[in-house]
Amino acid sequence: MSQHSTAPPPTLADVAEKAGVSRQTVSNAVNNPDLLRPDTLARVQDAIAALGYSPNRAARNLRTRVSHLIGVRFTPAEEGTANGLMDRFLHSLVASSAEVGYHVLLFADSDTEPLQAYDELLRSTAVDAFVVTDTYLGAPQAAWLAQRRAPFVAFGRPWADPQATHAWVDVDGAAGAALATSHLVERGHTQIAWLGWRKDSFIGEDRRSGWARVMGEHGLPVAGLAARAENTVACGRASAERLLDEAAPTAFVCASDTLALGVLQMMYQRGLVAGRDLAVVGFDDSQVAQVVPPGLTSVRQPLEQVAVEVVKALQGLLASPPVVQQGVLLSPTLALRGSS
Amino acid sequence: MSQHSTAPPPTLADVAEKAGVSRQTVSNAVNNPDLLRPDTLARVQDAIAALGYSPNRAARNLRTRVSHLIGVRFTPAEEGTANGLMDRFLHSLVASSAEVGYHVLLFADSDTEPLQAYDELLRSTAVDAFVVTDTYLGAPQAAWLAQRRAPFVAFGRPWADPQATHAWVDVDGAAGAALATSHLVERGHTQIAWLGWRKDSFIGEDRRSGWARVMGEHGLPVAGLAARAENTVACGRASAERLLDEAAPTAFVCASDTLALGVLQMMYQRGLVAGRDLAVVGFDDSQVAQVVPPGLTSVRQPLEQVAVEVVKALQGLLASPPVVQQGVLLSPTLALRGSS
DNA sequence: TTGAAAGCGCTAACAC
DNA sequence: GTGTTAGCGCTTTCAA
Repeated sequence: MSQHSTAPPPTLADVAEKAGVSRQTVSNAVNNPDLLRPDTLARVQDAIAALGYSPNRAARNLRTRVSHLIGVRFTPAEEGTANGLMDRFLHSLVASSAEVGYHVLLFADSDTEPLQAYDELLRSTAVDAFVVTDTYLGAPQAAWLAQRRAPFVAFGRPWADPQATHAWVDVDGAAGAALATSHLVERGHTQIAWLGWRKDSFIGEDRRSGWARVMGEHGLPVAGLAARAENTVACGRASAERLLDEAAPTAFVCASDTLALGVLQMMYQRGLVAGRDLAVVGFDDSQVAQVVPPGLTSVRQPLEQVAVEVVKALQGLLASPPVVQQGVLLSPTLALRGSS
Repeated sequence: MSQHSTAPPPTLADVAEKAGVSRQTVSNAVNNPDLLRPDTLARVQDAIAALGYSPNRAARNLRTRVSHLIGVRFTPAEEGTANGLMDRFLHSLVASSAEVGYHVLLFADSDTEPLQAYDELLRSTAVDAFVVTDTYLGAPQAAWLAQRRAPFVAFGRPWADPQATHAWVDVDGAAGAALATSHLVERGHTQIAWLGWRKDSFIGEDRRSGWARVMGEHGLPVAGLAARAENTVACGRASAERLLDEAAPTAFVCASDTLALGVLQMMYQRGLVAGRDLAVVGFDDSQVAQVVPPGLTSVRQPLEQVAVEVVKALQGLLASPPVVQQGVLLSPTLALRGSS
């Protein structure tokens, strides 16, 4: 009960003494309970409970060469955008990995050399594996880690290198955009614009293809109805203005909630009302989509599932022998709100 | 260059052999470079660089009884609200703590016993300290950790127990609300409503006091101009409707961006325009505030500063002898946007 | 089924 | 300034 301020936590030896067994037996009680006779096991477990014993992580890590930590480079949501994926994903990841005895170690990358933080963590055996969340074009992490044969799972496909053999989990962006477009077609729209990202964004082009496919399937026009913009509200607004003036669409499908908010801002300026004068669908189901009046219909990524699959892949990677589970592609859903 | 898949990382002994010195000398080169002769130091550093040596964390932790990890219980932003503080704070914390050689370990609490995760981490010496972010009424973490004499710093004052002696960092909510109210007064408003939280929320009452004070200083009425609601958009909207109908304010100061969005939704329904028909100010400068048309003026917490102060306090706590830096109260700013 | 011995990689304490 | 010794708490042999 009354614990002194700096009393060191009990060790295996303390438990062993209290239970009247050897240290090894206590270790077995913790890691291989089946090996013990029931009565011995019970006695040891009582001692563990009485002392409040928990195995020292550092010692265990040193011995087993396993840290039970997975490293994640934490990139915060950009200010002024509607992007809040990381927050949701991280929570799911923390929860999923806790179930298999893992904790998440967060790190920032050094400004100078972006890969240095990964390297450092790896060489000091501080983490067992990484979860990589930036797989956009030009992000070097995945290739670099693969080359080092460091265990990692990517959230996002290896767009730039389809030959890559590492494990990844991703959400089908084309299917998401198709979902959004189909929804608008069902609502009776025929002039449906696409507001997407720059052409060199693989993710953006993937999502765009979903829009184009559904439009084609319904024999609807796409010429002049697509625009590309930087992923900022201001750029989204500018592009939306141009699209509206030049092609007079009645609905917008956007590659992100941020761009969709550009559309809403444009509409606000022109006195148009979302859901009445124009339909708008975003992508990512951010908090913004959920609360902005009158609610922004948005494609929702199943991040909880993503996290579960990531952890599953991680377990394979860390098993012996390692099992590289290749890509897993999950399907998004559509969160319907007032804007459509 | 070419590294075998499972080649174990180099150890102190490898470096020592390569540099032709003892292991202890390598250790000193890393931890107390001043003790070495310059030429020896250079030779050892060359060997370290050549081998790509990084001290094994587990071994170091075991020996020094320090993990260089700080534990944070990760609570994601609630869906359907505008709350995104955690994300921003966490990033700042990761960055600040990296500068002093610390990483952040994230954990979820077990559904059954909320304190169990803390206890486990503590007893296994997995973390050196905690950063606690829930200090609202009834949150038991701080008191529990204090009783265990576990090192921790709270983001948030010990509202329920002003006698508490632990280190904390907080943002002056009353000052924030005062800032918002003053701004509206300057804009010529005299009927300024307060939309806040339930009376048993210390934080809510603190913020409310800032509004009441400024109103009083200007001889403006407060009777009938204050409402309390749950922190949801729907409750905010309902309360805003009632306030508007009964007291006809021309401006709203809200205890959160979530409530402010309730006001915006109410206005949307009634065809009112923020910044023209009514002024609205939120609290927390969330992404939502930044992108919702026409921009929501909001009180911004200096989370980067908070993180810096938290880390400073943490360093004091972990120094020998420990130094408990008591409370630090920081001032928020006002992010001006179209809604006011 | 249980116990004894060895050692993971590192650093604190002391000797040289 | 540099080297030697010991041991942090644990788990993996191997023997009893």
